[in-house]
Amino acid sequence: MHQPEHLKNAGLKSTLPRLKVLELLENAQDRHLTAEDIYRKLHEAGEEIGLATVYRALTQFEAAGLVTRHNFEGGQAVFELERGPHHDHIVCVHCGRVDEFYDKIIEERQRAIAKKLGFKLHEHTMTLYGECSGRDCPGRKNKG
Amino acid sequence: MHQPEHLKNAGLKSTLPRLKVLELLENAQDRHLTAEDIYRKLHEAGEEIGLATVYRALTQFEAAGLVTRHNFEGGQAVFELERGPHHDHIVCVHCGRVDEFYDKIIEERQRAIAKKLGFKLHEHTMTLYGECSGRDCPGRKNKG
DNA sequence: ATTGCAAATGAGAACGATTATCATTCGTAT
DNA sequence: ATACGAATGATAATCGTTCTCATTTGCAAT
Repeated sequence: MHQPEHLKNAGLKSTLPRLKVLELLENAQDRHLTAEDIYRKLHEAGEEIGLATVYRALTQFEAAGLVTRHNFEGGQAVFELERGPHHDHIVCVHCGRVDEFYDKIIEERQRAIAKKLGFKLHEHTMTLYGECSGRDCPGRKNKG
Repeated sequence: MHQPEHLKNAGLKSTLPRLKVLELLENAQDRHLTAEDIYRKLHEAGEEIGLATVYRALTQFEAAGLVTRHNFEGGQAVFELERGPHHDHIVCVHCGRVDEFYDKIIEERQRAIAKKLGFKLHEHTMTLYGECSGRDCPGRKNKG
């Protein structure tokens, strides 16, 4: 149980709702969750927590660098626990499955482009959209 | 004046509001406009048009491939007339200025990554965020 | 352990962007 | 010129998210 220190180190008071959200992010199979996903899962687990509190916690975690917010297509932001090095995403347009990748060459090119255009690069978003080949993806042509 | 054919070719009925929106997209200095930008500019020009109609027109233009919708940070989607080859964007976090770029190497890498991960690539979004060096950018350190 | 106070919480109102509803008007094929 | 279905505009509704404010909590100092 080392989560309270995570929050303390991030300059956040260690409260029960925040610990619950953090714990869920750490243990959920799906690494990419909306605020409502988190709210729903916690309620299913019998935890009392308000939706506004979930949003507040996520916003603070983001500011503290514990969590990253992604604005994929489709309205709702998804949140992901920051576990290690930067990566980008590829999303299936049929089933919503999210894979992650990192490409050193692209990162280098991005830095070079920003420099050439006179920008001091802060960050970037890159998301690829396509059809995945998952066996249970509804977009899969049933050809075996 | 060739806009009516543009609409016809896209399978859309040629109506006055749609022509106004299309004309504005073609002639505005800023290539990246929100729906409200368009609504406001048309009203300033004395045109009667409803905000809902602007949204409808833009959504149809997008479906027809005439326009691209970008979900940059900050809530409002921005729309851009499709004028030619694909490109990506770099946005100033201070003044909101948008520059465009295209990088063949990145595009190749994206295709290779999607293939390796078993995705049939449809499209992608890539947006860099940073500080621009514009003389009138409020983020500019006044060092000269 | 108890107290006190600022910070955090929860319920619901408020908000901004976008979409849906529906009576009226327009575009166009006849 | 006519008629019909599609498009429009005003406004209500919706959705995701943030704000408000009365109550509760974490925690530092006793």
